[in-house]
Amino acid sequence: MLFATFAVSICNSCYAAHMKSVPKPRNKAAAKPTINDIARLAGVSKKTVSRVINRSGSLHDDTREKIEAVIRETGYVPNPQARALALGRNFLIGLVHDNPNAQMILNMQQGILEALRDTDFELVVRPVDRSSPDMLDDVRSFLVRQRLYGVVLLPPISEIDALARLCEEVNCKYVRMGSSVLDDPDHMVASNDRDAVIEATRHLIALGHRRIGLISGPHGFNSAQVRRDGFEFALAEAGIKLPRSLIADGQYTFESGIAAAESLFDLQPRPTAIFACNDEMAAGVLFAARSRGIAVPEELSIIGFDDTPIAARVWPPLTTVRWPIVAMGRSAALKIIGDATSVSPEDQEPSTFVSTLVRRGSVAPPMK
Amino acid sequence: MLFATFAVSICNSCYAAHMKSVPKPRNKAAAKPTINDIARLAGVSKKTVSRVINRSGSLHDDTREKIEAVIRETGYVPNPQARALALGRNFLIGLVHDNPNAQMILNMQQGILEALRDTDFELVVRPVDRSSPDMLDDVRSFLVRQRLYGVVLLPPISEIDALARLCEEVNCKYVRMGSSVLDDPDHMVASNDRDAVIEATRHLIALGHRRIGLISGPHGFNSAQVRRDGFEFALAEAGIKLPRSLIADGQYTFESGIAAAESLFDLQPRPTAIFACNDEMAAGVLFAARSRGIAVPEELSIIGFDDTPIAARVWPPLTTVRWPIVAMGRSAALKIIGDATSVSPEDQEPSTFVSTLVRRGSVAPPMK
DNA sequence: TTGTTATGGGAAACCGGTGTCATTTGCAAG
DNA sequence: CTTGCAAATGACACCGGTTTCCCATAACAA
Repeated sequence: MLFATFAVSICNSCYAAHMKSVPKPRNKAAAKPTINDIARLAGVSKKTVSRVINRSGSLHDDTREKIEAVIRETGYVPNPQARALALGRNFLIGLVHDNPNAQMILNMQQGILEALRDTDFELVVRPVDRSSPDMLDDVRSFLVRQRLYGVVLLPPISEIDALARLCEEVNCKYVRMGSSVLDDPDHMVASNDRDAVIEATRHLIALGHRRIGLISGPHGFNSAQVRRDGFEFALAEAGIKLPRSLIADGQYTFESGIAAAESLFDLQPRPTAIFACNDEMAAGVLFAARSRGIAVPEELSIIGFDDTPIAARVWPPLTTVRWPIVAMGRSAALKIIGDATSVSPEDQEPSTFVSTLVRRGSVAPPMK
Repeated sequence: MLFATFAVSICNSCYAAHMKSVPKPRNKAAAKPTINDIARLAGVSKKTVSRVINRSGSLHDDTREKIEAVIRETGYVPNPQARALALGRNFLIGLVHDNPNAQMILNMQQGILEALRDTDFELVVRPVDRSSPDMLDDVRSFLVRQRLYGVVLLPPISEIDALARLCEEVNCKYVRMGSSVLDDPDHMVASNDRDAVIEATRHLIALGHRRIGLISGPHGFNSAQVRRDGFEFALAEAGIKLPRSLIADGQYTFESGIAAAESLFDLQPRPTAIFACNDEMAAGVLFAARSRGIAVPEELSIIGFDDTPIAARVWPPLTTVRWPIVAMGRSAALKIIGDATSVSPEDQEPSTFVSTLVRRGSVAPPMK
């Protein structure tokens, strides 16, 4: 019975892992040089080698050069596990995400990995279940166990303040990605979604659209709120009143986009344009329009958000808002490892990125 | 000068990382119990505690229970870094991939993570550049440095034998994902692409199609070869001869799908159906057809491969072949950690998975 | 010349586990 | 009541780094 609960923290996998582990012979050829080898070869103590590696303390140039030479010749590389143990902190960056857009996760990974390239850091991915009551504990044990150097929190869970507090608590650096700017640039990388939505909405209005439907994101998502605000602002600004019926709830999924579109299509008169809060839903709108025989963009204009690959692959390609996710991921990673790298310390990574409207074929003036 | 070359192996990030590292106070509250604490509290030696944790050696029931009780009370969790150091092997699984389909990578991650859930293993992702001459060295240093427990190799790089040899050499478990079955079930997880392609092609033939175009994958990709073989086999089987002009080269990208489709559209007479070796290209075909005003499926049937999300989101939704990627990822991970977990040892993970034809709206009988 | 600092560098403990091997204990057979 | 053998446990070195502390030497000031 113990192990029922036990299994979570000290998993079964480890028992046998050890039992059938590698044979004694440390490795025939592989035998990598250790710091002791370097010390012996250079005729110094390992502490001195350590000083060279860490650029700490002060050493004589001759000594340093000699040690560096030996290191170069032997191809010595310090053992990350040993350093992690001694330092009490691993050189791992975690990517914690809930269930957002697949493409977004991947772009984010790409950005982070670009920043981590040629450093000693590695990226560890960790999906979690925001609906689970154990979510916080999951993340905590993840951070604490692995002694992560830092984590990047993706939306929507990045909006959970308790997570940020958790990171502080366990002394783990963190960066939250999001669409609203918290007043905490050290721990936040955001895009100006609101402005972008306003621009997109103005674009529709300028073309002559007046009955514009909105498919919102799920309640509780900051990004959903921000995008909706921008939309409503742009309409109010143009003096267009927005009946409640023109706002349909979406869940950021393709299917919810279809459902929301159906409900908007049933209105009399039908909206001439629909702004969907992400591309998945916009694709759903397009899909629903096709199946009803509604011509896009002639009878219906559609704008999405995110500029995921799908936006450019459907017909007509979707006008959408591009979110510079890769760059944001890179920036997030640099914020975390920034003080650990030699990159210009004063050259602060930007915290806010500009989303831009990408005009494609899904938007046209309304028929009259 | 030294550090110009040096930076790659011993990165700058570490120097400062240490210099500005955590203050001495090990952590105020966080102070996690160590194995020594447990040993002291339980009144035994740490070796005995280790035995409990690893289920190794033989212990008295009383002793075990007592130690387990202490562990439970204190919430003790062994330090993975220390274990990694002592064991000479980390509890990390690497995912090495080149530049395949984004959705595929993510599905694979999902499958692997499902298998890793509730184990001590973590997933580390590592994109590489197959075109770089340093690719092998990159991977080697990745494996060796992190002392990875195992790696999953995704196609297309999974087809590189040198990579497999490298893994053997550095004593790292590995599993290759692919579409052809190597005679090495311990290190291979594959799907029966050929059969699936044959089924798909027969489907088209059965509907009456005779002029069927093929958009192949890039040369050198095993999966591309296998799929093409299946296609040609099915045609030959039906006694349909395949002029070279009906085969267009693709690169597994949306854009290459468009280009290939254009070349097929220029043929006289035009093919009545096109089989694209992946969904990205199939989406490209659909896109190209739309822009030419060719009706799908009335004037042109399209079949894709992979069943990525895009297949279901375009209009008409694409008939395609579903590849059970998530299940394959899970299986791959279990192959790696299998002997380290307590899961039924004899219950071998399957090495071959069945791809199935998913019928959607992009296929219809040819017009006559 | 001597006293005083800097400065380079080493010895040893430590991080938190694991392996080896020796020792103690428990229990049955002689 | 030994002897014998296996099970149960502990002592200790070790994994490969880092840190603390301390010493030796050289440079500088008096």
